Amino acid sequence: MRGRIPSAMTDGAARGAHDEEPQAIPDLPTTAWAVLGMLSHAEELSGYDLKKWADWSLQFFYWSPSFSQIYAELKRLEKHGYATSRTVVSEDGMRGKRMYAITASGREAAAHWVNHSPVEAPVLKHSVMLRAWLGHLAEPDRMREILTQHIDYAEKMRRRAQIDADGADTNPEWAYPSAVLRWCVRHYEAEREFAQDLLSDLDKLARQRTRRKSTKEHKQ
Amino acid sequence: MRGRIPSAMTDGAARGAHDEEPQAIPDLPTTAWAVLGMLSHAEELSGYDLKKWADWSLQFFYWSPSFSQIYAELKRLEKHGYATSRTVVSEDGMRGKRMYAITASGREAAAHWVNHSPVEAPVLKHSVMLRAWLGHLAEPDRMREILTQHIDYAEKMRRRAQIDADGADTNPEWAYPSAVLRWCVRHYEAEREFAQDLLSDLDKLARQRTRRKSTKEHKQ
DNA sequence: CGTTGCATGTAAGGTGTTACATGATTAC
DNA sequence: GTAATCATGTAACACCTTACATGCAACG
Repeated sequence: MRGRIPSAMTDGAARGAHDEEPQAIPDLPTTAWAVLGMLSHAEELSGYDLKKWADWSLQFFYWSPSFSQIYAELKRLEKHGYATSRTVVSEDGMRGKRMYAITASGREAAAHWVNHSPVEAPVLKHSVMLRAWLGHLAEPDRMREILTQHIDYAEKMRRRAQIDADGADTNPEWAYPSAVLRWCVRHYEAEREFAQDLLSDLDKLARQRTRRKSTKEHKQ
Repeated sequence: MRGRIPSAMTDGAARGAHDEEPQAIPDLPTTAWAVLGMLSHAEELSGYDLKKWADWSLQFFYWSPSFSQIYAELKRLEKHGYATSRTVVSEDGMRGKRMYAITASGREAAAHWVNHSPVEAPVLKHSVMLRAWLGHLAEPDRMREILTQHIDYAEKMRRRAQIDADGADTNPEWAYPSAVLRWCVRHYEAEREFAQDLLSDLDKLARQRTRRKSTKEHKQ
């Protein structure tokens, strides 16, 4: 374990000292706030750590940025004085690793974003539903396969979220993340259920079409 | 079945003429296929029409591209021979308007995309949940307000989807879109419900914190 | 006679991805 | 010894948005 560098020490000087209103909080992309938010939940993290963590938490309700994006955002956050970094060198060799920590002004900015920035509408890009919407162009078997795979995906996500939710909810410090994780569990559960019902709707539809077709052939 | 129209007719010049496998279907961004998909559901539409329609259908499960994006995609689709356009001039004046229609090869390409392109994982960018995940930084009242507004949003979307679902489901031609719309109705219903439950979770949490704080004060 | 809707597009710029480059460490 | 994981970054490019420019038509 690591000896708790005073990150607050460095960033007091950054702003105008006795300024009452910090005001000029730039509107960074939501991704930047997401990364800063992850930092606000931890002591110190590397870019690599952040990516891994994003993959198993953020991922469920907000997408996980790529490595390069995370490194870029970290640079930007540091430029704004919202994060500090220090290079950690292992005792033997000279392999370096950059650990980031949120600063006091970063915490303030993140809080400001949460409390005062306009809330963007949730973005849903559901390519499975898009394909279902174009069902008239699809081969029924393929459509069924797509939906079946989506059901598996939703179930996998639900299970992962469930594991994380179970792991987190003992510690009261994680109350908010774990409440959100429970939301995620239910979300993916619903996702699975709705996809299952859509699947049987489409099966019914296919049967009707087959019946109608065979009736027609009969008439002929 | 399959009248197997030589879509080659229109785009034969582009390809190697007597190529058996249509093969070279370029992987356009999903937005392009979404636009082409809308065209596949209609006779003829202008860019403006497409935007309006995207706002009340695609919007529910896939985001609605901006006007400029739609116009750009239409140009691209036409370049690939997937859509044709004609200029419509009103009899009196010379105000022009460009109407687009899907071609046979466009229909084929769209079908190919639905049936054979790898299905991207659904993208969810839920800024409300992100804020809740950062609840430790938020003012409780503001957090409550954000969730309440989200509940209203979800309810508004549910209602809109419901209206469209009711309108569509008579015509058997719209079976797939209307099945997806029913999915949307349930999705937004669940979204509202989960947000309501999260709201009361957080309220409970806040009450616990207040209690603990006052206990502490009592001890002092 | 001004606002809203119809209608199309360009230009600039931000957001974010993939592919690539590099190299050490750990595990089998 | 070679594969996977840790670890960081650059460069090129695709995607998509906003702001702007333009102009007619209809409604009040």
